[in-house]
Amino acid sequence: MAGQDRRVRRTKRIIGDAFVALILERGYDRITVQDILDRADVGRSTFYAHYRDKEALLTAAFDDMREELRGDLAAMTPGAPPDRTSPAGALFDHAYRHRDVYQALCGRHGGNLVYRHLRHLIGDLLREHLRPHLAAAGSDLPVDVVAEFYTSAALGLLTWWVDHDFRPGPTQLAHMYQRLAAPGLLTALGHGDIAAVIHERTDAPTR
Amino acid sequence: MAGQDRRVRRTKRIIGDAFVALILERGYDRITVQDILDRADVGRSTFYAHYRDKEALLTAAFDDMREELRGDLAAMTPGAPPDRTSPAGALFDHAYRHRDVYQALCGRHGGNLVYRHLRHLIGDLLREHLRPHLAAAGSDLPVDVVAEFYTSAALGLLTWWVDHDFRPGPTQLAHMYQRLAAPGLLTALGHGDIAAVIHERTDAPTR
DNA sequence: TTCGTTGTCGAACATGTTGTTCGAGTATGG
DNA sequence: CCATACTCGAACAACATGTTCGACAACGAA
Repeated sequence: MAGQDRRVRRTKRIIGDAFVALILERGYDRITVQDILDRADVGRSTFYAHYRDKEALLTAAFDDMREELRGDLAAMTPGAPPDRTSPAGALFDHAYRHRDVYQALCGRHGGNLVYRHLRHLIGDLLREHLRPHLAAAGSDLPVDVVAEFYTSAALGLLTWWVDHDFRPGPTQLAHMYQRLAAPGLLTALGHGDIAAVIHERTDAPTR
Repeated sequence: MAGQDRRVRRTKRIIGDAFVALILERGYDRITVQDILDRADVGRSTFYAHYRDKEALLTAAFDDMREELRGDLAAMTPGAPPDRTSPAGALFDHAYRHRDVYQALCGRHGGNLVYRHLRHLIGDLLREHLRPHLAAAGSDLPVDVVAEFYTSAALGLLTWWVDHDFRPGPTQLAHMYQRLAAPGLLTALGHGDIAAVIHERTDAPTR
């Protein structure tokens, strides 16, 4: 199923590589299908035998990884401890594992399609993750707003990080996110013991 | 300077209106210059007499407002009280004042160019706004990270808000942003009196 | 190895978009 | 009223897109 004809694998790999390389050079918007064909040295009809258009290629390039990410995120939900804020940590790890593709797709040069995909993915998960806690706390903050806030913050940090060559490391980045996000979130949830959570994480290395 | 020939004003207005309307209908990416021409009922050469291409039109559509926003933001910096987190309030007010254009340019259907413009604008301002405070507090958090976090959060809330027809109102939204942002920010700045700031704002209406 | 299947190639094609040019006409503002 | 400056519309070359087709080569199963 995954590995069909060897030629197909080869072609898709070549096209995908050329695609990522071209995005890093010129940005997604400034690439034509023709450019990809030239770079990959692949026949025109061959491309359209595999992808409907440029956008489909973009989606395909991200699809496998997205599934993997979805898995990572789903696996961490059940426990749902309110002190561990974030699918953000999982997101950062995932990005770090696929640095090259993230750099092309989520960085300065990528289109906004991938960004929207991620936003949906993280946003939906975080919303459902937060809903019971907010309800229990009797908060008057709409869960949509809270989810949107932390999703955007995480994705913003992600793109900043991608554009800065993934330094500091994923663990440090997750720590920083945690430190900035936790106080507000715990406040919204009506917890009083903010200081504890903050100091629990403040001792971690940051650079 | 601003108001030249009456015909020019008329043409630009018609083109701009058609542009905004079409974005709301189909989204920025799915519009061609030809579509704009047809909708506006304007000659092809006339369009290119005023705009280099579609992207230039997008920029132009946002330019005046952006200057206004820049002014609003610059006007609020000097005081720089660390308890008032945000250029975010000014941003929300500005968006509310120009609802129609924001809906086309910053909403679901807009391109990501406007988003980047805003991100730069807010991000730069917030970074310089925060730098001295973070330095004074001796924080180990990079100012870039902190600025990115709150800029993205604000813009995320903005786009969510735009796509939800600007409800709740700008003041309520600013309150919510404040409540989510202030605790983490004050913690990062080493302030201990978080509870005070939170309760100062919690009594405000949210719906 | 053989052989049917399947992917690739390359050229050609219709279609649509882009940005430019030009001459003729018309509204504008001084 | 008149010179200026804008608009129009058509035509144009350049390029991108997505499809089609026949010829050929690589694949993998027997």
